[in-house]
Formats: sequence, C-alpha cells, structure tokens
Amino acid sequence: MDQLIQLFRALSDETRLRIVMLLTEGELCVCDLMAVLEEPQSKVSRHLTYLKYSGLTSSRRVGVWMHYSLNEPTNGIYKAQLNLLKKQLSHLPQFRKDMQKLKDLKKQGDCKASIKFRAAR
Amino acid sequence: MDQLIQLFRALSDETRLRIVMLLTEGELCVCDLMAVLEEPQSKVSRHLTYLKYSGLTSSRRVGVWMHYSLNEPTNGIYKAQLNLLKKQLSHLPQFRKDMQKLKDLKKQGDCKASIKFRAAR
DNA sequence: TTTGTATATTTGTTTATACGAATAAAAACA
DNA sequence: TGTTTTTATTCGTATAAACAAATATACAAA
Repeated sequence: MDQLIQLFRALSDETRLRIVMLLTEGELCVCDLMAVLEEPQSKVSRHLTYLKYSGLTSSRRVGVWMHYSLNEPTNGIYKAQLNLLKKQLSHLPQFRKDMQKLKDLKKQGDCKASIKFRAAR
Repeated sequence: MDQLIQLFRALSDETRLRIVMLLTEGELCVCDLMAVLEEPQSKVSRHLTYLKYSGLTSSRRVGVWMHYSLNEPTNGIYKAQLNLLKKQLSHLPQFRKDMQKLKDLKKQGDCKASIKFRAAR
C-alpha cells in the first residue's frame, strides 16, 4: 500500500513524469535529460534522486556519466501502470516534444548534449 | 498535463485512494465512508473536498446526506486509470476489507451506518 | 597532482499538504 | 422557533516538497 502511494507521489510532479516517460525509451544520462527538459542541473538531479528513492529507477556510473533507467516492474500494479503511461500518455504534446528532442540529440552521438547545452549559454 | 498531475496527486494519499476505490462501486454518503474508513468526520470531508476540487467526484444532496460519486471519465487517460485501479487494486487486502465492510453496512439499510458509529463511542 | 567536467548535496526559503479540535452551516423535525 | 443531525470549514500547527544558488564529490585527463 505504501509502495502504491509512493508510486503515485512519484508520478505527481511534471518534471518527474517527463523523466519517467523519457526513460521508457531506455537508459539516459543526466546531461541528456537536462538538455531535453531544459531544466537546471540541480533540479534534474534532485528529481532523479527522488525517483530512485521511490524505487522506480536505478543508476549506474559510466565513466563521468550517471545513467538512469526504469526498474523492471516487480509487481503487476507497477507493470500495469507503466503500460498505461506508455500507451495513454505518449501522444500528449509535451511528451511528444520531449521524445523528438531526445531523438535529435541522440543523432549527434553520446552525451554531446552537454556540449550543445554549454554553448547555448 | 496539469489535469494529469492533479489526478496523480489525488491518488497519492491513502485515505483518498480508499475513497476512490469505494466509489467505484457507486455513490456513497459521507457517513458510510466514515464508518468504513473509521476516520474522523473532518478528515473524510476534507479529502472529499479535495477529490471534488480535483475534478474526480461530484456530490448531490439527498436530504441531510451528501452523496458522492465518481465522475464519468472525460478523457481516455482518466478512463484507463480508473480501469487500472479497479482491475489491479481491488484485490489488495486493505481495499478488500473496505469493500466487505461496505457490503455489511449496506445490508443494514440506508445510512444506518451513522447510528452504529455513534453507538460505538 | 592539478584541472575540468558531470553529478550530487546542502542551505535557506517558500509553498503545499495533512492533521485534530472547534466552530459553522444546511436541512429535518419537534 | 429551537434543536438535532449531517456535513463543511476554519484555526493553529506540523511535515513534506519545491526551488535556485552555492558548494561538494567523483572520475578523467593532462
């Protein structure tokens, strides 16, 4: 029950929901997320910590980069909820934009995102 | 998007989630909800107000009683989410207990719940 | 070992939620 | 009208979440 409540809490913030949607496509590093979300580093990092604490994600270090990914569902509820998000939410404008921006970034290669982001300032 | 966030916020409190699950069975008055949840009146009422504000429920007055019910889904997301709750959550112990208690109450007739509740103090 | 890059955490502040206890409002009925 | 019953709201307080800005940490490369 507590897990269930925690799941809904995790999903009830726009930044976190956008992160979760992006992660349904696969593992991502923090700098990619920063670039797509156009949110400051501390904000992205804080919400990633929240998601990890909530049990939704895991992280692994790859050199300088931290890669985050969604955990495999451990129960039917979480699994069903993730499916619902993918099926019902992915067509919403905000998420479509995010996905597209991610795709464009990925074309430029690994974590070039950070360079582009820096250049923009 | 804001609606979606608001939906998850509404579901991310145990009392509200229990109320929503009970309302999937149909309209209920506040005194029935108090009796099933075994929570004080002000707490139940406050969360019902929250749910109404979030757009999940409506209320109608029937004499002295206020009856609350879930709104018909206005969009696919809300509809899918409600289906998920019904299918995936109704077997969880807490919700099963609540449903059973509600059924027992209903056997005793309309809003006798309040009488039983008073007698218990 | 120094420097730079990526990420995490701390700090201080603001806003949102949650609670019980008390009070108020609306309808029903004496 | 006054009283009771049901429900809503207010009050004061406590905790959780959110943010930007600044600082700290971890690894890489020079």
